Amino acid sequence: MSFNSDGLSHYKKEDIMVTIKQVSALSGVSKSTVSRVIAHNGAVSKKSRKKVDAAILELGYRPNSFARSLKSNKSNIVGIVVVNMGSAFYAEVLGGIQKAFDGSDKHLMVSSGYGDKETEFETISSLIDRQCDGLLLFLESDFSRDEIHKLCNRDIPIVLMGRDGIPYGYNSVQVDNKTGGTVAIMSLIEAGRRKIVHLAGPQNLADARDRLDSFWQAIEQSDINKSHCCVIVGPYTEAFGYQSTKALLAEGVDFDAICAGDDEIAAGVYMALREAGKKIPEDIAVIGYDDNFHARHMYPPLTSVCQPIETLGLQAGKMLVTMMQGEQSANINMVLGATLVERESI
Amino acid sequence: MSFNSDGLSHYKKEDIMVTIKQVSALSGVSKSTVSRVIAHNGAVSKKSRKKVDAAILELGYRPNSFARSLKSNKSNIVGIVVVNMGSAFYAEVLGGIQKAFDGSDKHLMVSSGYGDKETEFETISSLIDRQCDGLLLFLESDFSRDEIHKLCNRDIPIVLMGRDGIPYGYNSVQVDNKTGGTVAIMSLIEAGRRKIVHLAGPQNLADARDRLDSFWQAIEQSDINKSHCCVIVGPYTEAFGYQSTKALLAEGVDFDAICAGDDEIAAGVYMALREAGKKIPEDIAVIGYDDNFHARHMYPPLTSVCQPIETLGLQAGKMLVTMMQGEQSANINMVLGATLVERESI
DNA sequence: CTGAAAGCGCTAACAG
DNA sequence: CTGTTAGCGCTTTCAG
Repeated sequence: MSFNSDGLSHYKKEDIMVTIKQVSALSGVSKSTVSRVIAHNGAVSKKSRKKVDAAILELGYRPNSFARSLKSNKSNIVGIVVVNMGSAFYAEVLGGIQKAFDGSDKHLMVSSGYGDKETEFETISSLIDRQCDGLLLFLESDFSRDEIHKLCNRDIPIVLMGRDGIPYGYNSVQVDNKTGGTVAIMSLIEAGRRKIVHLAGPQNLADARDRLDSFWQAIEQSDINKSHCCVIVGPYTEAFGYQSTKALLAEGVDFDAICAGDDEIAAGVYMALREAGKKIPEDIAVIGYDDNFHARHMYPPLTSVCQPIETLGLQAGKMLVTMMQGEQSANINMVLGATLVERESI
Repeated sequence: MSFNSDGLSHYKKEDIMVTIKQVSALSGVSKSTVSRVIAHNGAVSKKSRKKVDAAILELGYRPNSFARSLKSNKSNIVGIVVVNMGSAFYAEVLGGIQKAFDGSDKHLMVSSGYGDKETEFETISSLIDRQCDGLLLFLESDFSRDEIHKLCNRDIPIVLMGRDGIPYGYNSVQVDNKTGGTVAIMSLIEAGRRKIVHLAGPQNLADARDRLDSFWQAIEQSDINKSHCCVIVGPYTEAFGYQSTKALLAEGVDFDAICAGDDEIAAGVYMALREAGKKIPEDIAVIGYDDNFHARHMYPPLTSVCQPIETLGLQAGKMLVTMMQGEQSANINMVLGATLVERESI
């Protein structure tokens, strides 16, 4: 062991990695006995145990997880892929997931797939390479069962999470987008609005497509004149909400309600409406989607559709725990309902 | 290999784990040569390489990361501990961190310490057990240098992140809380407010303490009569903001500005003020902290102090990358300034 | 350029 | 109850 100039001990790997062998030597028993002690299995005499414990303490021994995993083929790692762990939405998902694993000895290895199929593919493979004991996937791309299966050449438990209604043939937890979308439009219709604009999210995203579907479906099942309604497609951003609303106003389009693809879009709508001197909901009713934190703090508070995001993560996590524990029973597809949170924008 | 009833192949571990040995057998070269091919080191004849590549492809071979790590003592895992990855704040931190590692072969192992010293300790240890190549820590507790050092019996690069001003003696990236707090109060004072209430965050948190310090300091350096100002301490929640403001109003306390500990508290303040018919900022000026997404969507838009959260994560990540690459040069303590985002609540 | 052999740290029969 | 032994899958000398 060498010491550097400031007197702090400066370790090199070889110096410090204390192994079972050293514990064995110091305690005067065999490696096997040490192993039995640390694994709490097999029978060990009190005397031996005591000696081993003392040696472990003295040396500060901690078992090497790689060696263990190499033998056992178990990593105690749960691999997680979300679209982007840096966003508030997926943070909530992760919050739910971690609740499911709190107190367990599993570690969470989290990656972002960025909604890019290649990246998602790459990420999943390397997670599998790491011998994850289970996988929790919130992907944007529509992976087919075969594709995932090909990736996954081991028999790893997988739970898919998602906002879309696609049954992957895997165990999954989803939030019900279709119904959520319907509920949103219906609340507008019930409030007597008849000229509704839908500011839809990007159509490469399944959830945005679903909501658009429900939009037209609800319109058709109502007494509304379809030609009085229209759809504009754009990104899930405040800017899109702002600009499209401004454009609508400038073009003199006649409408009495806006159904925003999400709360960010709705925030932009508010801005444009306020600038134009339009009153919410008197002149124009607005509804959002997601029930983000800011929805209730907008003025007037925004009516929105609440998705049980954290619950989604929690349930998916629990499902995976069950699968990892024992036999993978039935193929479960859990669907969580979205709920309307009525505030003052309608 | 057995097949189950639905015709899908049902793998067992033994069936599927393809090892270097099998590649060696199929390609007709030794394990060593295969190893050289996959590691791209050592000299291999074109012919051998070709055979090996073909075999790898055919078998779908992927090297076992544990066996590799066991040999190399390198995990390619970066361990991360934040207070709570389920919250929007830390999601942003993580977003920054992942940017720093995008495109590298490092994996991120993320855990939450929940601001609980024991949990944090536990989490860090198990991350170290996993032979992480580096550690990124955003802790709430005041770990001493010695404590972390004791934990870390290997010479692992560590970067500390934080909102407080404590120099840990480790490399770190922090946001400047003191100045941020001062900027907040100053803007109130400059706007002519003289009877200011500070709704401070929980005092077991260093950042809340720092901001409280700056509050009194700024007051003292101004011409304000200290006795016209007061402080209420509570959690970083909307409820706290709401209730304390209501209480203030009910008790008939005379004040013309509220400096909220964060934007959540400010949101509660808004509600109470609106209910009481008070106008913002005419009657009462309000300032928040964090510049959360909802700040600009409140009515009127909330003036707040913006912390470069994502940058914090990014810089910390970059710093760690540097440390992991080569010699750990100087001890760097990076401080990121907070900025005032002026809107209409003052 | 290639193969044989040793060993990373740990676990799990198998004899004692 | 305990020690010996044989690997887990990979890398890396060291001879050839």
